[in-house]
Amino acid sequence: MIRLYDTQAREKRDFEPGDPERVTLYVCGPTVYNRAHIGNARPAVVFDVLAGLLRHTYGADKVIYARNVTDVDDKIIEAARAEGVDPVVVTRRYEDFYLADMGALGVRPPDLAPKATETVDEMVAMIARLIETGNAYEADGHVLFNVPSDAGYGELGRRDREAMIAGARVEVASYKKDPADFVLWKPSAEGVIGWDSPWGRGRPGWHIECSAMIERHLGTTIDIHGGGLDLIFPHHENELAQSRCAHDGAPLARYWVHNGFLAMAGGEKMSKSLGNFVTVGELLDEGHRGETLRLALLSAHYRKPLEWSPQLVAQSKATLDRLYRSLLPPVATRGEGDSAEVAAALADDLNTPLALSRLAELARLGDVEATKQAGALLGLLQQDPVEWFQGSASPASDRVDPRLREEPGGFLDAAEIQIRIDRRADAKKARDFAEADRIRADLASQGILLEDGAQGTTWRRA
RNA sequence: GGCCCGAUGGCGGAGUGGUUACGCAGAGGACUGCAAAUCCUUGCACGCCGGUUCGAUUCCGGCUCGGGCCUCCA
Repeated sequence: MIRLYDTQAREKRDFEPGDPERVTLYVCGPTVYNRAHIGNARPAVVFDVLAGLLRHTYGADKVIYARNVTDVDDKIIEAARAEGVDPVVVTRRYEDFYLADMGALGVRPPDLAPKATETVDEMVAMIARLIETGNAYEADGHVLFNVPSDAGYGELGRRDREAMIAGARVEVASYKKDPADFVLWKPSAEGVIGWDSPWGRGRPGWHIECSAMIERHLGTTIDIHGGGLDLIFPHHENELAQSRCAHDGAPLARYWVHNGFLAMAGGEKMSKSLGNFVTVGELLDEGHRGETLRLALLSAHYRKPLEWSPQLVAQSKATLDRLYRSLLPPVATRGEGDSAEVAAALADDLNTPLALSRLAELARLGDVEATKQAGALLGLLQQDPVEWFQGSASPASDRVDPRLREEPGGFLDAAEIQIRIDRRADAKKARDFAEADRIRADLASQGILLEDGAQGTTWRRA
């Protein structure tokens, strides 16, 4: 039995899908106008683990995981104008980057990756329905959702209307009937991306996109809706209201799951607007493996804040070294473990720190099979251990400028390393330890660490 | 101002009404030409003040500090 903390209920609940033969998960994906920072990667990794757990529990072919791509948005329009290119140039580029970055973190592509621009017909239809049912109105070229017509509005974010109005920090547009009303459709000026609609040429508001994509691809009521904490209000609150009103009161999701934030050193939230972020691409280019970053992201419980730091990355690398070493022959088997313990930890509201603790225990026991199985549940330990220790940097290394590798102190190839090891072995045999140590130190300075074992000397990259 | 969340050892981070996390780093030992790796051993903890209780890090209240949302944001 999987248990999940449901934001709406404010407590952990037993997870019961509407149909165990068709378990549906929807997560708000990226708005593709720039590179993803490591904070953006947290939900991608967290929900990748959740999707994996669902597949493990209900069967790989019983789960449908959709993560949308928001490819029409004012930020995109701005970015495209700044570059003097069509928006699609911007969105395609950053969607590719996003998939590559997430792929490097071991995030499997979702089953569905719907695009907003391919779902405009459904959005228009949904908006028309909302107007018909009296939940939305046209004003000044815009279509607005009429918040007072939805009695349940505010339930997800736990805030009442008075508070919302009192706390409003933005001037209310004059054409709104109610200050809380939000845009479903807005007009597009000449030369700005837009679609024809009953309300003139325009483009959808942000919130309606997800509602329409969910309706089209997953249905009226999905099992789990996920995203970052900051989306609870207003994005998810608004999605919920629109869909509920468009679907005769049917709830949008049975469970709402939200991940906590990544903070930069100092504790402040990592965000694009504050400018205090580090991108996944930058971290990979620094030589960190995607798997290291993934482990770092999973080291804290998904709902807790996580402070990103070089120490966290270093710790994660050291932990992975240790785990991978347990898979490297010769394996000293001390006992048998059971990867089900790890699955059980994940089933308890995705308790990845506990799962990691149990994974470490399996590695300590030297149960290679159980360790690998448990690692698979977390999306870790799936590469060849020799490759982990001797492989060349990250899976994204093909994006690193190849000239860097020609630099002194860059990458020695395995054959060259072996020549040095043989030379050192000769020196050792001649009891010329000074020479042997010199060779070892020289390799170390190039990031190659030697280990003398019973079967001879092995090497690994630092 | 309103609403919400968090506070655990040097660091990361679970969990629990009374014994244990676990990982990283550190210390000692074994092993090694010396290292590294590995193995063994090991120290260090539950923000503050009250309350409930035989007993609280764990439950309740207050406080302090930190963070988030209320505006685009994972």
